[in-house]
Amino acid sequence: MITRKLRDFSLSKIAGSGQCFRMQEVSAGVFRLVAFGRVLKAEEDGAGRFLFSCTEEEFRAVWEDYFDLSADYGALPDLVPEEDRFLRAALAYGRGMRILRQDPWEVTASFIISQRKNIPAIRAAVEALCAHYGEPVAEGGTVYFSFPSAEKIAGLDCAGLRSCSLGYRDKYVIEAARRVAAGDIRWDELRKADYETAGEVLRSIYGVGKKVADCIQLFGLHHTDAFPEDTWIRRIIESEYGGNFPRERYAGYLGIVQQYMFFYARSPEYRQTGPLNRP
DNA sequence: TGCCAGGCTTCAC
DNA sequence: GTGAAGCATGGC
Repeated sequence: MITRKLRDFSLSKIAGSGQCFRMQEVSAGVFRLVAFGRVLKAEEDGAGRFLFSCTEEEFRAVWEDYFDLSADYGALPDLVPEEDRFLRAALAYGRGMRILRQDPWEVTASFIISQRKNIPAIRAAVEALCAHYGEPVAEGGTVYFSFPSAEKIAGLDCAGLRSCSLGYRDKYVIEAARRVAAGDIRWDELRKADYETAGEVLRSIYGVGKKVADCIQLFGLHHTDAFPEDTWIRRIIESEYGGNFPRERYAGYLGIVQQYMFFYARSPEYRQTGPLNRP
């Protein structure tokens, strides 16, 4: 167990932001996540200090990067003009939310599964997939399961995934796994590639369109100019920006801004107040 | 019970 | 190139 004092870091907002599906609140203020074949428990002590169930060495090697701790999120609000009341409110509401640097294969499979599902259903499907085909990871007397490797999924057929509630997406996940396992999709190269090039490769995967490709770029490759447009974002752009969001203003941070928009749009607070930019 | 969900592929036109 | 239909399943 280690302790860290962190700024602009909120476990509950990260867990609830819809970018990852295996981080959950297991008891009041205590969060557990499984990533990279490891289990991490984390909690805040109420004074801006956080407890993590790992060694200093593991935290530096794995979780500092995962939580994107080297980035400064505090300056984001300075980019937003005063008249954009929606985005200012969104950044204030989501303060502490960060863009995770997740395993790109896990992001790919998870967001293929996400299409036309709500977040609780996505979580359930992803957990079922892990329980069936992940590797056991023992932690504190409990066994958890890693996210299954692409190689493992590549060897399955649709019948093998039937109990995971993937629906018609089962064939997409298998096909994506086969492309990855075959070395046809190379994450190290995509990470270095520019947004357009990486997007083209990702959209060549059966079952990956513009939106899922943008999610992979943002959450798996940390290409922060990717701007996933789902039903929520489209609705917000329509209601708050008259159908025209000023993307150019946020070059380099578009995806981060998008994630705050998404998080705030879904919040009970916003749903109560309604549109802020247009009367 | 009916509608909707972090969309995509396929097939007309 | 554009637009509509069809898609499996679960949450609310």
